[in-house]
Amino acid sequence: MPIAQVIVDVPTAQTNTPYSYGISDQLLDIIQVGMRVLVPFGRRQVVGFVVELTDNQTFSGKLKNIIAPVDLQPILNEELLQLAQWMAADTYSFLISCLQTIIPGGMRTKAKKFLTVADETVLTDNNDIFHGQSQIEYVAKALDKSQLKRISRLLQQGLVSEHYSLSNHAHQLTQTAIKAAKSEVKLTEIQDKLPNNAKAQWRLLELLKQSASPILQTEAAKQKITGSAIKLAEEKGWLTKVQVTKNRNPFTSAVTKSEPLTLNLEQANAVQTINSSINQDENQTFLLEGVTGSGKTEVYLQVIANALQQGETAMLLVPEITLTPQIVGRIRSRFGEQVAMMHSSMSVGERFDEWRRIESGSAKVVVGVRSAVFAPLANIGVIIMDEEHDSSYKQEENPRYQTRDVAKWRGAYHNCPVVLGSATPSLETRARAGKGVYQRLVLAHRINDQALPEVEIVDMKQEIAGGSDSDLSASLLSAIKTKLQRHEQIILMLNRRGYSSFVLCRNCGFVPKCPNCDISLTYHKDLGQLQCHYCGFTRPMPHKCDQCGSTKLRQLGMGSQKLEETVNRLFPTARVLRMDVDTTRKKGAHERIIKQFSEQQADILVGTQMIAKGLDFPNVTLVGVLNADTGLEFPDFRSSERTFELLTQVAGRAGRADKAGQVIIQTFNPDHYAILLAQTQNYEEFYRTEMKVRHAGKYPPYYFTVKITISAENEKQVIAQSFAVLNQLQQRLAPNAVILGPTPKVIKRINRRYYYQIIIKYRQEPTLSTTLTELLNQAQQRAKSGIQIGIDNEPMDFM
DNA sequence: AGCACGCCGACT
DNA sequence: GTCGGCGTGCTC
Repeated sequence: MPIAQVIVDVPTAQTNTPYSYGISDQLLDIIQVGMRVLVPFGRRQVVGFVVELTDNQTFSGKLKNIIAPVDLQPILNEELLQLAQWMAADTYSFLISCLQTIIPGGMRTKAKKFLTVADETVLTDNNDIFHGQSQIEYVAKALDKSQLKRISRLLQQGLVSEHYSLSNHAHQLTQTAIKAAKSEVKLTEIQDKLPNNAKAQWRLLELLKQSASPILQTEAAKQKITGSAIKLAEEKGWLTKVQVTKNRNPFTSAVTKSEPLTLNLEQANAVQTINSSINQDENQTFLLEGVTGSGKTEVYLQVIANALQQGETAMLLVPEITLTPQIVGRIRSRFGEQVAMMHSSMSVGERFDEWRRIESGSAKVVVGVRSAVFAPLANIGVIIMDEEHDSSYKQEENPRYQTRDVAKWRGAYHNCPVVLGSATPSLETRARAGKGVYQRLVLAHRINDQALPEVEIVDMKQEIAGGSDSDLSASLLSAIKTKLQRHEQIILMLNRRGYSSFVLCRNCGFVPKCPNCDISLTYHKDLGQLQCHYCGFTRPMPHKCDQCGSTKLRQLGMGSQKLEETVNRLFPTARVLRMDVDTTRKKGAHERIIKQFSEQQADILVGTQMIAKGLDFPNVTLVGVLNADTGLEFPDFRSSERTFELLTQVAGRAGRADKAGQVIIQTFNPDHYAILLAQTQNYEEFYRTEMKVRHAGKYPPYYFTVKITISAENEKQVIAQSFAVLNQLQQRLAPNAVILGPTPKVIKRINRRYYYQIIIKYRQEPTLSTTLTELLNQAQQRAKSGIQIGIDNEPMDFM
């Protein structure tokens, strides 16, 4: 008698292990490993994942039976189940959180509890609970104590009953279609007997005779056959309605087929090396290091083509904001319908359909962002990560996985190469390539040997000393003017990481702050509001200072909105487009702005980081960076790396075609190595310099790091608990491990909670993982007194 | 995470 | 005495 081992959807330490369930005779040949099932759990019903079917009983108590399957087919295969296990250990997360992360967002489902009223009188007496409805979803959090008490009494009295049902999740898109219910001969007979005025009926019967397969109702409508005619025919038994499944098509535009381009020597060498690794099923990791414009994408495409030729599949991962129609169009024009796309701006339904196309094997190439690394591809021939250094590859919530590590795990599972591509590789990756752990492939030349753009650094300290109080330096202003005259395009970028416009009282120096968080409010002119970017708190822009009542409130800092205004004022005839979080919030807005700009409907594109990456506008000949160094001031060991990356990338946006490019970088730190080396696009020199800094500071890649975050509403409690954690670590870890903190986070208070952190730096620490797992298990006890503990293995920042 | 059980104080 | 507060422990 088989027993199902089930991981239930209850993310706690005590339930982080399989629970055994019996399988009734009816379900015996249905339940499979990798399926989700609905199971009784205590008094409740919950969803769980079947991770094993076994004949030997390990649980000594009496088994309960699985209630019903949630999936008809396994949603996770053996590989992805194993991946979840590894990920749980690697990220110090519960297995259930990893399983839920691996399945596509739209398919996640929970067992929800519903209350059904048996006696109508209950409704009038408890209108605050049932709101006149005979069935409601039971959400304990939304009910107060007296309501809960009343419900439990009603349940006891049998006036109300409870039942569980699954929350809605994405399903196949179905459309209503009609199908003839009678033979063609029969239909002709009916047609002959029709009265002369029944034109629609006649057309409908004609249509049914023509087509053996179901006809979509929308198609019928095109033939002027209305729903009422169909309804009548259905009643008379001439036709039946059927539901047909339809795949949504996330690709908006048709594409023309493209052919492989001719490669230069370096590209050809890279393709050949990777291909031979694919053909020999070698699990080798490559670093494809290529300056902007060196043709990395063509290398990817040809390598993918080779994998397909070998009868294998391929995965191309790209950062969030790079997944533009531009790159997708290029892939699709080469591989057509075989490409499946996974992107967060797609609807739940679209993503579900793409997932199904991958799972069924009809899509062989997956292009997507972070979460696409979990795509259910079988027989993978190559995994490519473009812009491997990009920070969007690290998930900043539980489970805090690094896509690169997942990609490498899958590469090992499938015995296939993993290609990490970048113009500015992360130091971790570059260092491994240096040690020979990864194989380094270099594309040092730009295609057609285009010159790199000329980069000018403007010292803003001197500008200000020279009497200017503008955000735009004299040299940037004159460059803009020249380019506008020549009808060439301009990109102005604001490095706005943690930097935006806020309000200051010029009389007393008061700055409006968020009541829930330890941070200044940001001014949004279009809404006339002050907003907190951490908790979403908003308040109207005050007319008077809260503290002294003065009306001398001044907007400080540089937001992209303000920059757009300034540019409009200085260049009234220029057409300006703005791209930032505010203007791209709506679905498709991002693509629309890019399209407008590439069709030259605007002269100047103003925006934040998001304009730095992956975009290719041939007519752009000037790129201005307004404040190159705001990132440098962060108390974070990666701030130089981030600044260098960003500047190198924006600089690469200028002058890609026949026109020479010009880049102007404004900064208050003109001597900083990150800025000077970005000027010459000298990654290798930056790498050597930064490695010395990392070595001296005992930072990655010389040391491994873990960040532990402790938070609670009461600050004293947080401090006490932080020291308790510190104590525990000091007792368990080797003395040569470096433990920093506890220190308050840079933004100490967010959403009424205080945050403290401890950083562990180590080179070898065999007891670390058990110590941290222990900490995770204790987190349960601490949570009871409102203390939350989070563990981030290899964090992206120390902030 | 829920949800029940169980052990104390203050009330019809 | 009982109702209802919350601390404790379990869920196959």
